[in-house]
Amino acid sequence: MPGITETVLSGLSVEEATTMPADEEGQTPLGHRKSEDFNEWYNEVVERADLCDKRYPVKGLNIWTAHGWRTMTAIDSIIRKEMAESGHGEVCFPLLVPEDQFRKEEQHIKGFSDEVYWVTRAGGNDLDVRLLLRPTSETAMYPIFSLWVRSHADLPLKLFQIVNAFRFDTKQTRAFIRMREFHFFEAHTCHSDFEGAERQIQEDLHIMARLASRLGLGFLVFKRPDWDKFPGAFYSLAADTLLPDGRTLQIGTIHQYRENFARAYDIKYEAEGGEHRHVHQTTYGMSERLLGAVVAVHGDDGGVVLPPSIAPIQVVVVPILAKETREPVIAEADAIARELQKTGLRARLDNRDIRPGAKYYYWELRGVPLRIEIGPRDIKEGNVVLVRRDTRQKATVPRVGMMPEVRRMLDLMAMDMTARSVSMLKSGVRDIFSLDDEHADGILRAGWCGQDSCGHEMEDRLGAKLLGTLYEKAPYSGRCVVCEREASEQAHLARTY
RNA sequence: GGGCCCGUGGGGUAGUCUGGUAUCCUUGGAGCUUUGGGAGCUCUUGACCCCGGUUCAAAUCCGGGCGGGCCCA
Repeated sequence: MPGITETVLSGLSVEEATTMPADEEGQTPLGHRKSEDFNEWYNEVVERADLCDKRYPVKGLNIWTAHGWRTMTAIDSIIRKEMAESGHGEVCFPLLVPEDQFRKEEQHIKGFSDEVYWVTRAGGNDLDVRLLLRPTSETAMYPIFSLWVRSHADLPLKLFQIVNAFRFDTKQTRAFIRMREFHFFEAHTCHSDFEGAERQIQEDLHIMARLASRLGLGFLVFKRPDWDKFPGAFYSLAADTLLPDGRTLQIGTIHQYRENFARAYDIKYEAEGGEHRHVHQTTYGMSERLLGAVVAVHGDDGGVVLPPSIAPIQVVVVPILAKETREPVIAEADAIARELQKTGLRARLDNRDIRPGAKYYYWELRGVPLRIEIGPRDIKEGNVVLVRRDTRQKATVPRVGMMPEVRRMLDLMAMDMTARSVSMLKSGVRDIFSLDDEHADGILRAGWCGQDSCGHEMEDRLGAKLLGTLYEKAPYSGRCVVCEREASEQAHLARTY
Protein backbone atom coordinates (compact mmCIF):
# COMPACT_ATOMS: atom_id res chain seq x y z
CA MET A 1 0.00 0.00 0.00
CA PRO A 2 2.77 2.50 0.59
CA GLY A 3 3.51 1.94 -3.10
CA ILE A 4 0.10 3.15 -4.18
CA THR A 5 0.20 6.14 -1.91
CA GLU A 6 3.63 7.24 -2.97
CA THR A 7 2.70 7.03 -6.60
CA VAL A 8 -0.38 9.13 -6.26
CA LEU A 9 1.23 11.67 -4.00
CA SER A 10 4.33 12.02 -6.10
CA GLY A 11 5.11 15.62 -6.75
CA LEU A 12 3.75 16.58 -3.34
CA SER A 13 5.77 16.92 -0.21
CA VAL A 14 5.10 13.83 1.84
CA GLU A 15 6.51 13.48 5.32
CA GLU A 16 7.35 10.17 6.89
CA ALA A 17 4.25 8.70 8.40
CA THR A 18 4.41 8.34 12.13
CA THR A 19 3.04 4.91 12.73
CA MET A 20 1.70 5.46 16.19
CA PRO A 21 1.51 8.45 18.47
CA ALA A 22 3.46 6.78 21.25
CA ASP A 23 5.37 9.10 23.53
CA GLU A 24 8.87 8.55 24.87
CA GLU A 25 7.75 6.06 27.49
CA GLY A 26 5.89 4.20 24.77
CA GLN A 27 2.50 5.24 26.05
CA THR A 28 -0.35 5.23 23.55
CA PRO A 29 -3.51 7.33 23.77
CA LEU A 30 -5.48 4.33 24.91
CA GLY A 31 -4.74 2.24 27.96
CA HIS A 32 -4.54 -0.95 25.92
CA ARG A 33 -2.79 -1.85 22.72
CA LYS A 34 -4.70 -3.54 19.97
CA SER A 35 -1.92 -5.98 19.20
CA GLU A 36 -1.36 -6.96 22.82
CA ASP A 37 -4.82 -7.18 24.28
CA PHE A 38 -7.45 -6.96 21.62
CA ASN A 39 -10.40 -7.55 23.93
CA GLU A 40 -9.50 -4.81 26.36
CA TRP A 41 -8.55 -2.51 23.52
CA TYR A 42 -11.93 -3.02 21.86
CA ASN A 43 -13.91 -2.50 25.04
CA GLU A 44 -12.02 0.68 25.76
CA VAL A 45 -12.06 2.14 22.28
CA VAL A 46 -15.80 1.88 21.60
CA GLU A 47 -16.49 4.06 24.60
CA ARG A 48 -13.51 6.40 24.38
CA ALA A 49 -14.25 7.03 20.70
CA ASP A 50 -17.70 8.12 21.78
CA LEU A 51 -19.57 5.46 19.84
CA CYS A 52 -21.57 4.17 22.78
CA ASP A 53 -22.06 4.53 26.50
CA LYS A 54 -22.01 1.23 28.35
CA ARG A 55 -23.23 2.58 31.67
CA TYR A 56 -26.90 1.85 31.11
CA PRO A 57 -27.81 -0.30 34.10
CA VAL A 58 -29.05 -3.32 32.16
CA LYS A 59 -26.60 -5.89 30.90
CA GLY A 60 -26.51 -6.13 27.14
CA LEU A 61 -28.30 -2.83 26.53
CA ASN A 62 -26.02 0.05 25.62
CA ILE A 63 -26.70 3.63 24.75
CA TRP A 64 -26.02 4.90 21.27
CA THR A 65 -24.30 8.25 21.65
CA ALA A 66 -24.78 10.97 19.03
CA HIS A 67 -21.51 10.17 17.31
CA GLY A 68 -22.09 6.43 17.38
CA TRP A 69 -25.62 6.73 16.13
CA ARG A 70 -24.62 8.99 13.25
CA THR A 71 -22.07 6.41 12.24
CA MET A 72 -24.57 3.56 12.47
CA THR A 73 -27.22 5.47 10.55
CA ALA A 74 -24.63 6.25 7.90
CA ILE A 75 -24.25 2.50 7.44
CA ASP A 76 -28.04 2.24 7.34
CA SER A 77 -28.10 4.86 4.60
CA ILE A 78 -25.88 2.72 2.40
CA ILE A 79 -28.20 -0.22 3.03
CA ARG A 80 -31.32 1.86 2.31
CA LYS A 81 -29.85 2.98 -0.97
CA GLU A 82 -29.16 -0.62 -1.94
CA MET A 83 -32.67 -1.61 -0.94
CA ALA A 84 -34.21 1.19 -2.98
CA GLU A 85 -32.17 0.28 -6.03
CA SER A 86 -33.16 -3.37 -5.78
CA GLY A 87 -36.85 -2.62 -5.41
CA HIS A 88 -37.38 -3.35 -1.71
CA GLY A 89 -39.96 -1.36 0.22
CA GLU A 90 -39.24 -0.22 3.76
CA VAL A 91 -41.76 -1.20 6.43
CA CYS A 92 -41.87 -1.09 10.20
CA PHE A 93 -43.66 -3.84 12.08
CA PRO A 94 -44.55 -3.75 15.78
CA LEU A 95 -41.98 -4.78 18.34
CA LEU A 96 -44.36 -7.09 20.20
CA VAL A 97 -45.46 -10.45 18.84
CA PRO A 98 -48.36 -12.44 20.31
CA GLU A 99 -47.34 -15.82 21.67
CA ASP A 100 -49.71 -17.90 19.54
CA GLN A 101 -48.40 -16.29 16.38
CA PHE A 102 -44.85 -17.02 17.47
CA ARG A 103 -45.57 -20.69 18.04
CA LYS A 104 -46.52 -21.61 14.49
CA GLU A 105 -43.21 -22.74 13.00
CA GLU A 106 -41.79 -25.55 15.08
CA GLN A 107 -38.08 -25.29 14.27
CA HIS A 108 -38.17 -21.55 14.62
CA ILE A 109 -39.58 -21.74 18.16
CA LYS A 110 -37.02 -24.34 19.16
CA GLY A 111 -34.26 -22.09 17.97
CA PHE A 112 -35.39 -18.94 19.70
CA SER A 113 -37.55 -19.82 22.69
CA ASP A 114 -34.63 -19.73 25.13
CA GLU A 115 -33.73 -16.25 24.02
CA VAL A 116 -36.99 -14.35 24.01
CA TYR A 117 -38.05 -11.61 26.38
CA TRP A 118 -41.68 -11.83 27.44
CA VAL A 119 -44.24 -9.20 28.24
CA THR A 120 -46.71 -10.93 30.52
CA ARG A 121 -48.32 -8.06 32.39
CA ALA A 122 -49.78 -4.75 31.37
CA GLY A 123 -51.34 -2.09 33.55
CA GLY A 124 -51.40 -4.36 36.56
CA ASN A 125 -53.14 -7.29 34.86
CA ASP A 126 -51.78 -10.52 33.49
CA LEU A 127 -52.18 -10.64 29.72
CA ASP A 128 -54.48 -13.28 28.23
CA VAL A 129 -52.10 -13.69 25.32
CA ARG A 130 -48.54 -13.12 26.31
CA LEU A 131 -46.39 -10.93 24.08
CA LEU A 132 -42.77 -11.32 23.18
CA LEU A 133 -40.16 -8.84 22.01
CA ARG A 134 -39.13 -9.77 18.46
CA PRO A 135 -35.86 -11.67 18.31
CA THR A 136 -36.37 -11.36 14.52
CA SER A 137 -39.58 -10.56 12.71
CA GLU A 138 -40.70 -13.63 10.80
CA THR A 139 -43.48 -14.35 13.24
CA ALA A 140 -44.59 -10.73 13.32
CA MET A 141 -44.65 -10.32 9.57
CA TYR A 142 -45.77 -13.60 8.09
CA PRO A 143 -49.36 -13.71 9.33
CA ILE A 144 -49.71 -10.32 7.65
CA PHE A 145 -47.92 -11.49 4.52
CA SER A 146 -50.62 -14.11 4.19
CA LEU A 147 -53.12 -11.23 3.94
CA TRP A 148 -50.99 -9.16 1.59
CA VAL A 149 -50.14 -11.90 -0.87
CA ARG A 150 -53.16 -12.93 -2.95
CA SER A 151 -52.03 -13.54 -6.49
CA HIS A 152 -48.91 -13.99 -8.56
CA ALA A 153 -49.21 -10.30 -9.40
CA ASP A 154 -48.27 -9.51 -5.78
CA LEU A 155 -44.98 -11.32 -6.21
CA PRO A 156 -42.18 -10.93 -5.69
CA LEU A 157 -42.86 -9.17 -2.40
CA LYS A 158 -39.65 -7.50 -1.28
CA LEU A 159 -39.67 -5.69 2.04
CA PHE A 160 -37.19 -4.70 4.70
CA GLN A 161 -37.05 -2.91 8.01
CA ILE A 162 -34.33 -1.47 10.21
CA VAL A 163 -35.40 -1.80 13.82
CA ASN A 164 -34.29 -2.92 17.25
CA ALA A 165 -34.58 -6.58 18.20
CA PHE A 166 -34.08 -8.45 21.45
CA ARG A 167 -32.38 -11.72 22.22
CA PHE A 168 -31.60 -12.83 25.73
CA ASP A 169 -28.17 -14.14 24.82
CA THR A 170 -26.49 -15.91 27.71
CA LYS A 171 -22.99 -15.55 26.37
CA GLN A 172 -20.82 -12.66 27.33
CA THR A 173 -22.13 -9.42 25.89
CA ARG A 174 -19.93 -7.02 23.96
CA ALA A 175 -20.62 -3.61 22.48
CA PHE A 176 -22.00 -3.90 18.91
CA ILE A 177 -20.98 -7.55 18.71
CA ARG A 178 -23.21 -9.34 21.17
CA MET A 179 -26.03 -7.23 22.53
CA ARG A 180 -29.35 -8.26 24.02
CA GLU A 181 -31.00 -5.34 22.28
CA PHE A 182 -29.48 -4.74 18.90
CA HIS A 183 -29.91 -2.60 15.83
CA PHE A 184 -31.18 -4.92 13.15
CA PHE A 185 -31.68 -4.88 9.41
CA GLU A 186 -33.93 -7.61 8.02
CA ALA A 187 -35.16 -8.04 4.47
CA HIS A 188 -38.00 -10.50 3.86
CA THR A 189 -39.03 -11.61 0.41
CA CYS A 190 -41.73 -13.84 -1.09
CA HIS A 191 -41.43 -15.45 -4.50
CA SER A 192 -43.61 -17.62 -6.67
CA ASP A 193 -41.07 -20.40 -6.85
CA PHE A 194 -37.75 -21.69 -5.59
CA GLU A 195 -35.81 -20.23 -8.51
CA GLY A 196 -37.18 -16.80 -7.82
CA ALA A 197 -35.98 -17.08 -4.24
CA GLU A 198 -32.58 -18.26 -5.45
CA ARG A 199 -32.28 -15.22 -7.69
CA GLN A 200 -33.05 -13.07 -4.68
CA ILE A 201 -30.19 -14.66 -2.81
CA GLN A 202 -27.84 -13.80 -5.67
CA GLU A 203 -28.97 -10.19 -5.47
CA ASP A 204 -28.41 -10.20 -1.69
CA LEU A 205 -24.88 -11.47 -2.15
CA HIS A 206 -24.09 -8.65 -4.53
CA ILE A 207 -25.48 -6.16 -2.06
CA MET A 208 -23.35 -7.71 0.67
CA ALA A 209 -20.25 -7.34 -1.49
CA ARG A 210 -20.90 -3.70 -2.32
CA LEU A 211 -21.69 -2.82 1.27
CA ALA A 212 -18.63 -4.59 2.67
CA SER A 213 -16.49 -2.81 0.15
CA ARG A 214 -17.89 0.55 1.26
CA LEU A 215 -17.04 -0.38 4.83
CA GLY A 216 -13.60 -1.63 3.86
CA LEU A 217 -14.33 -5.13 5.12
CA GLY A 218 -13.07 -8.33 3.60
CA PHE A 219 -15.43 -11.28 4.07
CA LEU A 220 -16.11 -14.84 3.00
CA VAL A 221 -19.52 -16.38 2.34
CA PHE A 222 -20.13 -19.83 3.75
CA LYS A 223 -22.96 -22.27 3.52
CA ARG A 224 -23.55 -23.09 7.16
CA PRO A 225 -23.69 -26.74 8.15
CA ASP A 226 -27.18 -28.13 8.63
CA TRP A 227 -26.96 -28.12 12.39
CA ASP A 228 -26.16 -24.43 12.40
CA LYS A 229 -28.66 -23.08 9.93
CA PHE A 230 -31.23 -20.47 10.91
CA PRO A 231 -34.13 -22.06 12.77
CA GLY A 232 -36.73 -22.85 10.13
CA ALA A 233 -34.48 -22.33 7.12
CA PHE A 234 -33.89 -24.73 4.24
CA TYR A 235 -30.30 -23.53 4.11
CA SER A 236 -28.34 -20.56 5.46
CA LEU A 237 -25.50 -18.53 4.02
CA ALA A 238 -23.40 -16.30 6.20
CA ALA A 239 -20.79 -13.64 5.58
CA ASP A 240 -17.92 -13.84 8.05
CA THR A 241 -15.12 -11.37 8.51
CA LEU A 242 -11.89 -12.00 10.39
CA LEU A 243 -11.00 -9.90 13.41
CA PRO A 244 -7.38 -9.20 14.35
CA ASP A 245 -7.41 -11.68 17.23
CA GLY A 246 -8.02 -14.54 14.82
CA ARG A 247 -11.71 -15.00 15.55
CA THR A 248 -14.36 -14.59 12.93
CA LEU A 249 -17.43 -12.39 13.19
CA GLN A 250 -20.64 -13.09 11.32
CA ILE A 251 -21.73 -9.82 9.73
CA GLY A 252 -24.54 -10.92 7.46
CA THR A 253 -26.86 -13.87 6.90
CA ILE A 254 -29.01 -14.89 3.98
CA HIS A 255 -31.56 -17.66 4.33
CA GLN A 256 -33.50 -19.74 1.87
CA TYR A 257 -36.75 -20.75 3.58
CA ARG A 258 -38.29 -22.53 0.66
CA GLU A 259 -41.95 -23.09 1.69
CA ASN A 260 -41.22 -23.80 5.35
CA PHE A 261 -42.68 -20.63 6.78
CA ALA A 262 -45.27 -20.21 4.06
CA ARG A 263 -46.84 -23.51 5.11
CA ALA A 264 -46.80 -22.58 8.79
CA TYR A 265 -48.22 -19.12 8.17
CA ASP A 266 -50.40 -20.00 5.20
CA ILE A 267 -48.86 -17.59 2.73
CA LYS A 268 -50.40 -18.62 -0.61
CA TYR A 269 -50.98 -17.05 -3.99
CA GLU A 270 -53.15 -17.85 -6.93
CA ALA A 271 -50.98 -18.77 -9.90
CA GLU A 272 -51.77 -17.82 -13.47
CA GLY A 273 -53.34 -21.22 -14.01
CA GLY A 274 -55.70 -20.66 -11.09
CA GLU A 275 -54.15 -23.06 -8.60
CA HIS A 276 -53.08 -21.99 -5.14
CA ARG A 277 -49.44 -22.34 -4.15
CA HIS A 278 -47.27 -21.51 -1.20
CA VAL A 279 -44.70 -18.79 -1.70
CA HIS A 280 -40.97 -19.36 -1.42
CA GLN A 281 -39.25 -17.01 0.96
CA THR A 282 -35.84 -15.59 1.76
CA THR A 283 -34.45 -13.32 4.41
CA TYR A 284 -31.33 -11.24 4.63
CA GLY A 285 -30.12 -10.01 7.99
CA MET A 286 -27.41 -7.66 9.21
CA SER A 287 -26.88 -5.67 12.34
CA GLU A 288 -24.79 -3.22 14.31
CA ARG A 289 -22.10 -5.88 14.09
CA LEU A 290 -21.14 -4.13 10.87
CA LEU A 291 -20.00 -1.22 12.99
CA GLY A 292 -18.30 -3.56 15.45
CA ALA A 293 -16.38 -5.10 12.57
CA VAL A 294 -15.30 -1.69 11.27
CA VAL A 295 -14.02 -0.73 14.71
CA ALA A 296 -12.25 -4.05 15.25
CA VAL A 297 -10.72 -4.39 11.80
CA HIS A 298 -9.59 -0.84 11.14
CA GLY A 299 -8.94 0.66 14.57
CA ASP A 300 -5.42 1.16 15.90
CA ASP A 301 -3.68 2.20 19.10
CA GLY A 302 -4.81 5.77 18.50
CA GLY A 303 -8.49 4.87 18.33
CA VAL A 304 -11.10 4.18 15.71
CA VAL A 305 -10.47 4.56 11.97
CA LEU A 306 -13.67 5.17 10.05
CA PRO A 307 -14.01 4.67 6.32
CA PRO A 308 -14.94 8.01 4.69
CA SER A 309 -18.23 6.49 3.51
CA ILE A 310 -19.65 6.35 7.03
CA ALA A 311 -17.62 8.90 9.00
CA PRO A 312 -19.98 11.50 10.53
CA ILE A 313 -17.14 13.97 10.05
CA GLN A 314 -14.97 13.21 7.05
CA VAL A 315 -12.62 16.15 7.30
CA VAL A 316 -11.72 18.20 10.33
CA VAL A 317 -9.98 21.53 9.88
CA VAL A 318 -7.58 22.45 12.68
CA PRO A 319 -6.30 26.00 12.70
CA ILE A 320 -2.91 26.58 14.28
CA LEU A 321 -3.46 29.67 16.36
CA ALA A 322 -1.05 32.17 17.77
CA LYS A 323 -1.91 35.41 19.49
CA GLU A 324 -1.05 37.84 16.72
CA THR A 325 -2.23 35.73 13.75
CA ARG A 326 -5.37 34.34 15.34
CA GLU A 327 -8.04 36.11 13.32
CA PRO A 328 -6.74 35.53 9.78
CA VAL A 329 -5.97 31.89 10.47
CA ILE A 330 -9.44 31.16 11.86
CA ALA A 331 -10.99 33.00 8.92
CA GLU A 332 -9.00 30.91 6.46
CA ALA A 333 -9.74 27.65 8.28
CA ASP A 334 -13.40 28.53 8.31
CA ALA A 335 -13.30 29.30 4.59
CA ILE A 336 -11.72 25.92 3.94
CA ALA A 337 -14.35 24.11 5.98
CA ARG A 338 -17.12 25.89 4.07
CA GLU A 339 -15.57 25.08 0.73
CA LEU A 340 -15.36 21.44 1.69
CA GLN A 341 -19.00 21.45 2.72
CA LYS A 342 -19.95 23.03 -0.60
CA THR A 343 -18.38 20.11 -2.41
CA GLY A 344 -20.59 17.78 -0.42
CA LEU A 345 -18.10 16.65 2.20
CA ARG A 346 -18.95 16.39 5.87
CA ALA A 347 -16.41 18.88 7.15
CA ARG A 348 -15.98 20.61 10.44
CA LEU A 349 -13.88 23.42 11.83
CA ASP A 350 -12.39 22.83 15.26
CA ASN A 351 -11.73 26.27 16.69
CA ARG A 352 -11.82 25.26 20.33
CA ASP A 353 -9.36 27.01 22.57
CA ILE A 354 -7.14 24.03 23.24
CA ARG A 355 -3.76 23.16 21.81
CA PRO A 356 -3.59 21.67 18.32
CA GLY A 357 -1.97 18.47 19.56
CA ALA A 358 -4.93 17.82 21.85
CA LYS A 359 -7.24 18.19 18.87
CA TYR A 360 -5.22 15.75 16.82
CA TYR A 361 -5.56 13.08 19.50
CA TYR A 362 -9.22 13.89 19.98
CA TRP A 363 -10.22 13.47 16.34
CA GLU A 364 -7.94 10.54 15.73
CA LEU A 365 -9.61 8.72 18.61
CA ARG A 366 -12.98 9.30 16.92
CA GLY A 367 -11.75 8.09 13.58
CA VAL A 368 -12.07 11.20 11.39
CA PRO A 369 -10.49 10.10 8.09
CA LEU A 370 -8.78 13.31 7.10
CA ARG A 371 -7.38 16.27 9.00
CA ILE A 372 -6.41 19.57 7.48
CA GLU A 373 -3.98 21.74 9.39
CA ILE A 374 -3.57 25.37 8.53
CA GLY A 375 -1.34 27.84 10.32
CA PRO A 376 0.41 31.15 9.71
CA ARG A 377 3.29 29.43 7.96
CA ASP A 378 0.93 27.67 5.52
CA ILE A 379 -0.96 30.83 4.77
CA LYS A 380 2.30 32.61 3.98
CA GLU A 381 3.39 29.81 1.68
CA GLY A 382 -0.04 29.25 0.17
CA ASN A 383 -0.30 25.66 1.41
CA VAL A 384 -2.36 23.44 3.66
CA VAL A 385 -1.34 20.21 5.37
CA LEU A 386 -3.42 17.07 4.84
CA VAL A 387 -3.12 14.14 7.24
CA ARG A 388 -4.64 10.72 6.65
CA ARG A 389 -6.03 8.96 9.68
CA ASP A 390 -5.11 5.42 8.70
CA THR A 391 -1.43 5.90 7.91
CA ARG A 392 -0.94 9.31 9.56
CA GLN A 393 0.83 10.34 6.41
CA LYS A 394 1.15 14.09 6.01
CA ALA A 395 1.10 15.88 2.69
CA THR A 396 1.61 19.57 2.05
CA VAL A 397 -0.52 20.69 -0.86
CA PRO A 398 -1.19 24.09 -2.43
CA ARG A 399 -4.21 25.84 -1.00
CA VAL A 400 -5.38 26.62 -4.52
CA GLY A 401 -6.82 23.51 -6.02
CA MET A 402 -6.68 21.48 -2.81
CA MET A 403 -10.22 20.13 -3.20
CA PRO A 404 -9.43 17.40 -5.74
CA GLU A 405 -6.49 16.41 -3.55
CA VAL A 406 -8.79 16.03 -0.54
CA ARG A 407 -11.14 13.84 -2.55
CA ARG A 408 -8.30 11.80 -3.87
CA MET A 409 -6.82 11.19 -0.46
CA LEU A 410 -10.18 10.08 0.93
CA ASP A 411 -10.69 7.72 -1.99
CA LEU A 412 -7.21 6.32 -1.58
CA MET A 413 -7.71 5.78 2.10
CA ALA A 414 -10.95 3.93 1.46
CA MET A 415 -9.29 1.67 -1.09
CA ASP A 416 -6.30 1.00 1.13
CA MET A 417 -8.53 0.10 4.05
CA THR A 418 -10.38 -2.47 1.99
CA ALA A 419 -7.12 -3.82 0.61
CA ARG A 420 -5.68 -4.23 4.10
CA SER A 421 -8.77 -6.03 5.38
CA VAL A 422 -8.91 -8.35 2.39
CA SER A 423 -5.24 -9.15 2.71
CA MET A 424 -5.59 -9.81 6.46
CA LEU A 425 -8.44 -12.19 5.71
CA LYS A 426 -6.49 -14.00 3.03
CA SER A 427 -3.43 -14.44 5.17
CA GLY A 428 -5.64 -15.64 8.01
CA VAL A 429 -6.77 -18.78 6.16
CA ARG A 430 -4.62 -21.84 6.79
CA ASP A 431 -4.79 -25.38 5.52
CA ILE A 432 -4.52 -28.27 7.89
CA PHE A 433 -4.17 -31.88 6.89
CA SER A 434 -4.47 -33.56 10.25
CA LEU A 435 -6.44 -32.85 13.39
CA ASP A 436 -3.16 -33.12 15.29
CA ASP A 437 -1.46 -30.36 13.31
CA GLU A 438 -0.32 -27.41 15.32
CA HIS A 439 -2.38 -24.49 14.18
CA ALA A 440 -2.45 -20.78 14.76
CA ASP A 441 -5.57 -18.70 15.21
CA GLY A 442 -7.50 -17.80 12.14
CA ILE A 443 -9.63 -19.71 9.68
CA LEU A 444 -8.65 -23.35 9.35
CA ARG A 445 -9.38 -25.15 6.12
CA ALA A 446 -9.58 -28.91 5.97
CA GLY A 447 -10.90 -31.60 3.66
CA TRP A 448 -14.39 -32.70 4.70
CA CYS A 449 -16.50 -35.57 3.45
CA GLY A 450 -19.61 -33.61 4.41
CA GLN A 451 -20.87 -35.90 7.15
CA ASP A 452 -22.17 -34.24 10.31
CA SER A 453 -20.25 -36.61 12.55
CA CYS A 454 -16.92 -35.72 10.94
CA GLY A 455 -17.78 -32.04 11.14
CA HIS A 456 -18.51 -32.28 14.85
CA GLU A 457 -15.33 -34.23 15.39
CA MET A 458 -13.35 -31.44 13.76
CA GLU A 459 -15.03 -28.86 15.95
CA ASP A 460 -14.25 -30.81 19.10
CA ARG A 461 -10.68 -31.64 18.26
CA LEU A 462 -9.74 -28.21 16.92
CA GLY A 463 -11.67 -26.21 19.49
CA ALA A 464 -13.27 -24.22 16.73
CA LYS A 465 -16.65 -23.80 15.12
CA LEU A 466 -17.41 -25.13 11.68
CA LEU A 467 -18.34 -22.12 9.59
CA GLY A 468 -19.32 -24.27 6.65
CA THR A 469 -18.08 -24.68 3.12
CA LEU A 470 -17.31 -21.79 0.80
CA TYR A 471 -20.40 -20.75 -1.11
CA GLU A 472 -18.35 -20.03 -4.17
CA LYS A 473 -16.75 -23.41 -4.35
CA ALA A 474 -13.17 -23.76 -5.43
CA PRO A 475 -12.49 -27.12 -7.03
CA TYR A 476 -11.03 -29.45 -4.44
CA SER A 477 -10.13 -33.07 -4.22
CA GLY A 478 -8.57 -34.52 -1.13
CA ARG A 479 -9.43 -36.55 1.91
CA CYS A 480 -11.57 -35.86 4.93
CA VAL A 481 -9.27 -35.07 7.87
CA VAL A 482 -11.44 -37.21 10.10
CA CYS A 483 -12.51 -40.34 8.22
CA GLU A 484 -10.03 -40.08 5.33
CA ARG A 485 -12.71 -40.77 2.76
CA GLU A 486 -12.57 -38.79 -0.42
CA ALA A 487 -13.61 -35.18 0.04
CA SER A 488 -14.66 -32.74 -2.64
CA GLU A 489 -15.11 -29.83 -0.26
CA GLN A 490 -13.21 -28.08 2.47
CA ALA A 491 -14.64 -27.30 5.85
CA HIS A 492 -13.70 -23.90 7.27
CA LEU A 493 -13.38 -23.61 11.01
CA ALA A 494 -12.58 -20.77 13.37
CA ARG A 495 -13.12 -19.50 16.84
CA THR A 496 -16.06 -17.18 16.52
CA TYR A 497 -17.67 -14.23 18.24
C1' G B 1 -24.12 -25.26 32.34
C1' G B 2 -19.45 -25.17 35.85
C1' G B 3 -15.81 -22.24 38.32
C1' C B 4 -13.17 -17.74 39.87
C1' C B 5 -12.99 -12.53 40.89
C1' C B 6 -14.96 -7.62 41.77
C1' G B 7 -18.63 -3.40 43.25
C1' U B 8 -15.27 3.62 46.40
C1' G B 9 -16.74 10.96 42.58
C1' G B 10 -18.16 10.88 35.18
C1' G B 11 -13.61 7.28 34.17
C1' G B 12 -9.35 4.73 36.57
C1' U B 13 -7.66 3.79 41.60
C1' A B 14 -5.56 3.66 47.22
C1' G B 15 -7.70 2.42 51.69
C1' U B 16 -10.67 -3.36 53.42
C1' C B 17 -6.56 -8.31 56.00
C1' U B 18 -5.70 -5.12 61.33
C1' G B 19 -13.15 -0.92 62.13
C1' G B 20 -12.03 5.62 63.78
C1' U B 21 -10.18 12.35 59.25
C1' A B 22 -11.51 8.48 52.16
C1' U B 23 -5.71 8.69 48.60
C1' C B 24 -3.86 9.76 43.93
C1' C B 25 -4.53 10.38 38.57
C1' U B 26 -8.01 11.82 35.04
C1' U B 27 -12.57 14.15 33.61
C1' G B 28 -16.24 18.39 34.36
C1' G B 29 -16.75 23.98 35.73
C1' A B 30 -14.30 29.22 36.49
C1' G B 31 -10.05 32.33 35.71
C1' C B 32 -5.02 33.62 34.13
C1' U B 33 -1.87 32.03 30.44
C1' U B 34 -0.51 29.27 26.12
C1' U B 35 -1.12 27.31 20.95
C1' G B 36 2.92 23.44 14.16
C1' G B 37 1.39 16.42 18.44
C1' G B 38 -1.89 15.57 24.91
C1' A B 39 1.18 22.89 28.21
C1' G B 40 1.20 25.21 33.07
C1' C B 41 -0.77 27.59 37.48
C1' U B 42 -4.91 28.94 40.89
C1' C B 43 -9.79 27.98 42.49
C1' U B 44 -13.83 24.52 42.28
C1' U B 45 -18.03 20.44 41.64
C1' G B 46 -18.21 15.39 42.58
C1' A B 47 -17.96 8.75 45.61
C1' C B 48 -17.85 4.08 49.60
C1' C B 49 -24.15 -0.73 45.07
C1' C B 50 -28.68 -1.86 48.28
C1' C B 51 -31.00 -3.94 52.83
C1' G B 52 -30.19 -5.92 57.51
C1' G B 53 -26.76 -7.47 61.60
C1' U B 54 -22.38 -6.80 65.05
C1' U B 55 -20.13 -2.32 67.39
C1' C B 56 -19.42 3.64 71.05
C1' A B 57 -18.08 3.68 65.80
C1' A B 58 -18.65 0.05 59.36
C1' A B 59 -16.03 1.63 52.76
C1' U B 60 -13.69 -1.96 56.13
C1' C B 61 -16.38 -7.50 59.85
C1' C B 62 -21.00 -10.95 59.16
C1' G B 63 -25.66 -12.40 56.37
C1' G B 64 -28.79 -11.60 52.30
C1' G B 65 -29.97 -9.13 47.75
C1' C B 66 -28.78 -6.67 43.24
C1' G B 67 -25.15 -5.49 39.63
C1' G B 68 -20.61 -6.23 36.85
C1' G B 69 -16.15 -8.76 34.91
C1' C B 70 -13.14 -13.09 33.62
C1' C B 71 -12.06 -18.31 32.57
C1' C B 72 -13.70 -23.20 31.11
C1' A B 73 -17.50 -26.44 28.64
